[in-house]
Amino acid sequence: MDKRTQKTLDNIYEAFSKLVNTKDYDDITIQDILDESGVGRSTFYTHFKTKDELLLRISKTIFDHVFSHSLQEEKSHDFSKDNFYDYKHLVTHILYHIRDEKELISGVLSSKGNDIFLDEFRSHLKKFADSYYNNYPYNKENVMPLNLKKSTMIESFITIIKYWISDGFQETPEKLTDMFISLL
Amino acid sequence: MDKRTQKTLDNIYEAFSKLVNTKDYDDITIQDILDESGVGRSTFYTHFKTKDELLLRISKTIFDHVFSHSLQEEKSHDFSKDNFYDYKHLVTHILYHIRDEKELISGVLSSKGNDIFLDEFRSHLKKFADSYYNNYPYNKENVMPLNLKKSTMIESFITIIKYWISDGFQETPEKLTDMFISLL
DNA sequence: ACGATATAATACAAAGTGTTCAATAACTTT
DNA sequence: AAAGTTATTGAACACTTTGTATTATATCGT
Repeated sequence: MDKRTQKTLDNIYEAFSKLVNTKDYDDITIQDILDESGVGRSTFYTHFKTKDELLLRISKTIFDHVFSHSLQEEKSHDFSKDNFYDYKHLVTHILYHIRDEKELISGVLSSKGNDIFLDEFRSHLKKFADSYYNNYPYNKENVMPLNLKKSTMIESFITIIKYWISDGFQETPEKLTDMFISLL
Repeated sequence: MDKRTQKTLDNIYEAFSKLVNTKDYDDITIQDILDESGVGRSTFYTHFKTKDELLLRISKTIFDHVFSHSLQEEKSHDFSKDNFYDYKHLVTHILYHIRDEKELISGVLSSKGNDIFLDEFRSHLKKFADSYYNNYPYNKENVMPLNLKKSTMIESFITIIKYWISDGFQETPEKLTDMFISLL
């Protein structure tokens, strides 16, 4: 990639990260991003069609990192033979990655109008939910449909992350994992 | 209230309800609402400062209705003496009210940019969470903080409602209640 | 050093926002 | 039913933001 392009994108990402910690995503204008980043208007539009596209690209970048290790494990392991411990380990690993990106993630998750970010988060978490509930065969007599079980699992994880943020990341990833596991 | 004002507000609410079933809340402009409702621009601004204020007022109206019965029960009953059955009954009652308002609620909840609506929903649900966990004394050895327990309960309820919406309200309120109770 | 490419700066049309004001219509009260 | 009050309309306006286009300049890769 051209050094100039790389620099431009870095400036935009950094400006967005700063801005999202000072105001809601909804209230951030493209003009704000241009002013904060020092990037020209026409340059911004050569890279992104809309502000939403910017958030989507940032979200993908973040979660590709956060879930990178888990993707490797998914390929190298066969979950159907593994035990509960592997899931604990994976969750903890993800939490460490989330903490690495805490400035951006806490900014976006504390902000209104973050559906794009959350949907990207959910789509990554869905892989786990699928793996978990498909490998631990579902009791037919349970009142909850499988899809709802998975959704509840995903939303609970997100709820725990939001708690972590509101707590200022005081708890350890291991402790968070225990909380999450206790819900399953 | 002046009949003209009542008519204006009705027209605006109805227009909003239609619009939110055709596009995301974010994408609805005040101009759209004016066109759809036939209300003049200056009239709209005498009643609402912003589009967000409109959504907030609509949200409060809806949830005051949905939770109206539960508020009466809260006053007439002392939950600390009541048993589990009362909670089941209350949840079912709320679900019936939600189904009454399904057009607006499913429109908003399927839409992006609905944080205002969801926050109003959460604040009503929080009363239940408080009542439930305060009356069934919390086990000190549990790994989850009380606040997180309550948040998880609230988000799970919302997740179930969203499932209900995606399902086209096919399940009965009683069945939904059973699902919710099974999570507690 | 040279050609290719990314950026900056500026201008511009289009759409939406929020305010103001005078004329008109509808309501409430007596 | 008439008079006085209040709400709505419609138009005009300044302002902000968005998205596009164009030209000149600066930086990159080879």
